[in-house]
Amino acid sequence: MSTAAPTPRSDWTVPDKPGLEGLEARWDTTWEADGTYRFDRRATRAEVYSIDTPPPTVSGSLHVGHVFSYTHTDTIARYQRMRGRSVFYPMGWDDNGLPTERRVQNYYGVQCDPALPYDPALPTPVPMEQRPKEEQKKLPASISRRNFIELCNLLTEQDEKAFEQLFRTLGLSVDWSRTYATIDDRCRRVAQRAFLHNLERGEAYQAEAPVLWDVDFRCAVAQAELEDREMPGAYHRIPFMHTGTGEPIFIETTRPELIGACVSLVAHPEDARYQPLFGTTVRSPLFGVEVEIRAHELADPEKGSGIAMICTFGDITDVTWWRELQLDTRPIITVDGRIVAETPDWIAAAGPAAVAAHGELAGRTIKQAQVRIVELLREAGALDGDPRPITHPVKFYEKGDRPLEIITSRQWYLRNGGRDLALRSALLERGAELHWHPPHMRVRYENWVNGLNGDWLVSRQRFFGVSFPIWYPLDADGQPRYDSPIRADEAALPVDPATDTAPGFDESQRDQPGGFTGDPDVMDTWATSSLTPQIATGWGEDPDLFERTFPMDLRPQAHEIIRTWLFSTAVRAHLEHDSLPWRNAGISGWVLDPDRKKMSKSKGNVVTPLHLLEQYGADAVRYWAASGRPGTDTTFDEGQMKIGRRLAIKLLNASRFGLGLGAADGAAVLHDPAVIVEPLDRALLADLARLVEEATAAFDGYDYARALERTETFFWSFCDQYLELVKARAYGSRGDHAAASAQATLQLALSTLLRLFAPFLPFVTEEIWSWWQQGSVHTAPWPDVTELRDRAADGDPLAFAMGAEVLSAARRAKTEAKRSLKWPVDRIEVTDTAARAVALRSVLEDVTEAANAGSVAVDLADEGVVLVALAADPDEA
RNA sequence: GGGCGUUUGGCUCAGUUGGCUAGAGCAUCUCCCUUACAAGGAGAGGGUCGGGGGUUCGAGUCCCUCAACGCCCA
Repeated sequence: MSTAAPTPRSDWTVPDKPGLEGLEARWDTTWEADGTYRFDRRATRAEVYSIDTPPPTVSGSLHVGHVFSYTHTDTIARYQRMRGRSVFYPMGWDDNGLPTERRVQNYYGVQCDPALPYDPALPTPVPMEQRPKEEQKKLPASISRRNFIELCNLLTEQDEKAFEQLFRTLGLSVDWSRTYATIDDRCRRVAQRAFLHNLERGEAYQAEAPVLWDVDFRCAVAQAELEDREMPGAYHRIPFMHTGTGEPIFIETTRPELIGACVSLVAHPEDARYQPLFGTTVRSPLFGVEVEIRAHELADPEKGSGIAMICTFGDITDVTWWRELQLDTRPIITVDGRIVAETPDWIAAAGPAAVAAHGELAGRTIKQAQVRIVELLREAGALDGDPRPITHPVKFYEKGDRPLEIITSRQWYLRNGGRDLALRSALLERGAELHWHPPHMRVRYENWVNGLNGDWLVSRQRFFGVSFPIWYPLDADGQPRYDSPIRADEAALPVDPATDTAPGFDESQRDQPGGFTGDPDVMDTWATSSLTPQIATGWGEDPDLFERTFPMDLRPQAHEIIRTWLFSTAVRAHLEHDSLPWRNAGISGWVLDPDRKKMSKSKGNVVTPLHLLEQYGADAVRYWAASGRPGTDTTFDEGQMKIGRRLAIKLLNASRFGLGLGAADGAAVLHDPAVIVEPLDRALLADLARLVEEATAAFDGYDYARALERTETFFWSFCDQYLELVKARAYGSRGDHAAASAQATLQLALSTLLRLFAPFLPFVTEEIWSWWQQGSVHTAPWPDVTELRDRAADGDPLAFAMGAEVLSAARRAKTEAKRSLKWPVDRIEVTDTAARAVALRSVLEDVTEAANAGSVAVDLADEGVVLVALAADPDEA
């Protein structure tokens, strides 16, 4: 879609009373019909500008934050399109994952039970909000996994329609024919294919290992999904009896309920208090289990008594100790966050007292178990003093309600540099290779990569997600053989191992001894989202498209997901393509409420954009959004939208004036720019050329906000100063040639300004463009500095500035005298330095007319002074 | 505790490599129905540039330090 020079229409119509109402719907329809934003895939890679749009989560509603950041990207897209690039700008929807599951559960009052068979005849449930009250209280209906997924698909489809409509109203120049959804077949295929490649190359692996576990979701959680929360807790001082001396060794713990899981005590190797005890043993209170005292430098002598109990597992330090000291695994917490019901071997072996102690706790939740064990310890005299309350950071799943536990389970991992220094430094180099806007955002990436402490856990125990394309053979006892997974054939993707049969087996062998079983897990949503560049560009499906669009030019996104989305995408592209997924990362800030708090659903301070678009118009809302600088948090401010709306109206009116001049019958005429000879006109064009230069440089540096600000400032001065100075001449006060020069300048200036504003105010600029030009302003070429400089010729910006200054002085005099602006001026006397005087003299006639002055005299002096003598009576002049 | 960012008139923000008197819009006040625009226009008042110290002929801008706020990480 290369740009062609603007081509004026032969029938030129300027409306009498132009307005903003209804522009969004009208132009969206036209753009869609004309394919204005359709990607032209004939373009070569060098001619393409490809954008890896963030797929918004559709399980909610759009808020102003979306409007904000998507507008930033759209201004870049529109600029690049006008620069002649074929813009590849697809939209995606992120419908895969937990948020959708929750929304479907609540919306339809259902829950997924994977044990149930699929019911093809299951009617779509009546949404909860349409049900009678007493029905709403009923327990959720259990439905099969496949039925559940069908409901997820149904609801997300509705949500996606609403999102698309809003984005269209906002004027995003997306190619809507290329939309994807992260759960659709294409995305599932790409995610599964990439996974198989990772597996092939040894980058994906399975391990039975301790993982952070949410006991409510019964699901593993990755490092990127963690958050620390400050929680109350208490140190319990508890004696372990030394087997040699019989002396008590006191430990302090916040988790006494885990004493049964204790495998060792640990102190710092340099800690003189405990050095003599290393290698000796103690017995745990209540249980009497014998454990060894070990040394490790992670034990903090300053913390508590300086010696800690290691339980497998109480926290992530326990995991480190367990691994490095090669300790036994003694799990006592179940996947649903309770103390195991059966007595573990090592407790049974410690005798009847240990079994009895465990019996007191078995089956209790962690909280209940803690209360009970404190009672037991107290009764046994094994609690020294009262628990000492503290506040400490506790790890939570970011969407979870209870502290994470650590459970040993079989999971899939993907290498991400967390365990591998060579990969880590390669990924750091990728971060340095990427162009960040603004540049300081790179530091966040580096901090994250340097802080990784394990590979990426990619399996999730959920339903609505992309399955692993993996089955396991079952041995004669019906136990899965995890060491020999059966991989799906790439050509068969996407597969669902829960319903598709493993290659080489018959469906009747499912879950039978000697048969096969499907991997029950789904991938982390980020495992799909990290492939949006591959999904969008047709990796593995459309080699020609892939060739023309990958690596992509721009990844726009917010700063808080650099650690998740940006990083994981960089990992996948590095592993699969040995390249960056994109050249530039444009990082948007947040929208803050007037109290400078982040707008978020949980805070309840979210503003929905629809009414804003209706009230102020899309251009005005975009104006506010585009005023937010790259990477900078921006306050939600309806005042800015009012200003944006006023700017749009001003453009209509100024254009009506500038384009409506000409023939007496109202039909305007296009002038050859060669007729531009008046010094004021040339001065304006010289100024305009500078503006174009600045706006272009700003856009090339991804600083859309600066481009807008400069253009806006110029435009107001154009309206307030130039239009006023030139008005009389443009109407013909000094003859046809002088008028033609003015009219030609107005046309060229407006053509330029409309194009400079087009990325920000796509609707109003398109509307005005349509009055007098063929085709869309959005596929017109970006203004050309060289052409403007040619037309400006000897034009001196100082001449325009001097004219504006003297006109201003005349206005000031009239306003201070409380006269109207058309009040006549007898005489203006200006003194100034030589260069400024020369510049002013060149535009003297325009100034005299605009000020309605009898005469303007210019004399030389060291200092600039403007004296304005108003007429005593309006009829006098 | 570490890293990054922010702090400029009542409000929202510009201020690119240090350089005339620190800018704009909103809000406030005054005036003006003017043949592009009264959902407009013209003008005015208002700031010790977060505090302190330093470099320099000169600092909103560079350095040090402190504080508040935000984000990321431990």
